[in-house]
Amino acid sequence: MLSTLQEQLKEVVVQSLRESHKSLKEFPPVILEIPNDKKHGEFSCNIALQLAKPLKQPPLDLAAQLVVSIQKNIKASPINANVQKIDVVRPGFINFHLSPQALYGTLSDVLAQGENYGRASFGKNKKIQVEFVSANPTGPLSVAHARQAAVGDALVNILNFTGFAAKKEFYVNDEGNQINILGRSVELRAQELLGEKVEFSEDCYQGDYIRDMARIYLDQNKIKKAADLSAKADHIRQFAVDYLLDVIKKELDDFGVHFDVWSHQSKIGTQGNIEAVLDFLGEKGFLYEKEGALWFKSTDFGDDKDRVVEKSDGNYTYLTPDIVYHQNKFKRGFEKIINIWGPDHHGYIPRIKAVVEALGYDRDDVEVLIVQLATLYRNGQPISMSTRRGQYISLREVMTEVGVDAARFFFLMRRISAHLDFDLELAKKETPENPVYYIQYAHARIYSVWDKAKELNLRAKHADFSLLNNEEELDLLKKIGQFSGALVLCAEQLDPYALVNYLHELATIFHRFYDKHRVIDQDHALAAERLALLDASRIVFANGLRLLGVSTPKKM
RNA sequence: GUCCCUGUAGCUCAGUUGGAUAGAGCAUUUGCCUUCUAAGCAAAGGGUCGCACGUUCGAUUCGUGCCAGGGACGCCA
Repeated sequence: MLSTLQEQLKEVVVQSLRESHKSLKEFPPVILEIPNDKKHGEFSCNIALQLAKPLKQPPLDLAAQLVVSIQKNIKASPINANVQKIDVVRPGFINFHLSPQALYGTLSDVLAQGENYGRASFGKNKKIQVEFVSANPTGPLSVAHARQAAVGDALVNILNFTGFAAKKEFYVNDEGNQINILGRSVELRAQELLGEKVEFSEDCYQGDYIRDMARIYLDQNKIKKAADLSAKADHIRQFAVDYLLDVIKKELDDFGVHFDVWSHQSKIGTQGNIEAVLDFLGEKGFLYEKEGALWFKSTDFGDDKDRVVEKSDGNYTYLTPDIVYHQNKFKRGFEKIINIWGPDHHGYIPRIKAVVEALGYDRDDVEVLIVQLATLYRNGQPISMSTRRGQYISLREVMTEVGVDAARFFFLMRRISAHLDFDLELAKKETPENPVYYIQYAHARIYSVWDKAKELNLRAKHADFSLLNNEEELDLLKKIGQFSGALVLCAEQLDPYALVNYLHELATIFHRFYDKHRVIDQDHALAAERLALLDASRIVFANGLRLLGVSTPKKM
């Protein structure tokens, strides 16, 4: 693998540095980066530029001295065959050019590892909980939830592939004000259906699905008269929550997002648990009473104002059960908590960090990722959304209109901190404007060649690839070798979008190779090696797209 | 007013955590299918990296201050 070779080369540089500059007790970190221009080789090191000032020597001279020592050390090491040449270039870069042998090694690795190719131990089995979507069960999922779902799902997939032990969790807010309003909305619609004149206030949920639920409720319970609805409020509310939760689960399921754990506020934020955690905070002196309410001194932990936990009317605020929930997360043994929220919750971050610290945990062990909104466009016109008025595009609509693959891909295309413009018409197009197809097409092309090869009884080799030596083949091999690095970058950034970019670049390099060279060649020895290259490409496309939750069609 | 996100080609965006001549796609112009999928490839044009200072060998990247767009700031959830 290229990343291990990168590590080994780095060790050699460090060792050479120690030998050639014994006087130097400390030196800046040695970094081997991948240059953006391939004429600068596979890896580039800037250490000479960094040392120029402390050593008061021109960087070019320093680099030249260092290279002598590096070359000597490489000759004596097992990686000698993998390094073709080492250059010293203008300001003072040391560039490493790998030999084709180094790249053939990755090809054998990919073929041997198959669907496990790209796995890394980077995460060291750290237990991570990723909570995302967590929409109130008060209506179908919106497009905002859809992006969070796509991001959370892909992120956890990547984290697990790079060596973390990550779990997907959905927190169901099945209690509180919004849920009461939901119950009331359904109840009013039910009365209406039974011929009553009702005042349906602005606060109530306006969507048609409320009326549908009311109808189903009446049917299920065989209620014919408005009078029979009296004293049914709790029953109706529970029905509505259960019903909508099923809708949400089905939507997510169809979207390919499957949660490991569904937590319910009604089970975790019980009266007993809330009292216990408030007692705990009270004993620590983090609570006080003012104006008939109970306040949490979150300003002690960096928040800009204190927060009410128990209102003067005796009810708890939204924060209070959330305190219990976050304690619960840590009690379950997670070493890191990741919450994926919408931008409307960003003001909530200092509060929850304060909570975590007050509970005695490390505030840095909770990380909040704010996924910016996706603005939907149709023919260039933005579509505005409001849950309350029931005017919004749902996840369901996006899914049925553009398909799961395009939807998931589009939601992941931009880094999560950036606003996303999502044009439904563009995502629907089966043209080169649409980047999903560009990548899937590469995958499908491979299968097409594969079928042809089978007819001719040609098979891929598994070792010894000395015939792969033109520019396009070596570029493709190089890119394949960078797969694991791209995944680790995603894990570090806690954002899957770098994988999307990687796959797009891989597709570009693949298409270029495909266009210029024929795989099924008169020369069967060459064909066997190129088939191996194709198989390795297929594996990387498949592994990458699988992590993103995008399908890998064999025919298009 | 405080805080968060964003500002790179006509449009949508990359830029691998400070590197070398700032890159793709779309749109425009022009080539490439009797041979494995043209949903593809190749080429051309297109730039004050919002503005100004600062940090240093080097800044699109880091810091400060402005400018512009979007969003958040409840005893709502």
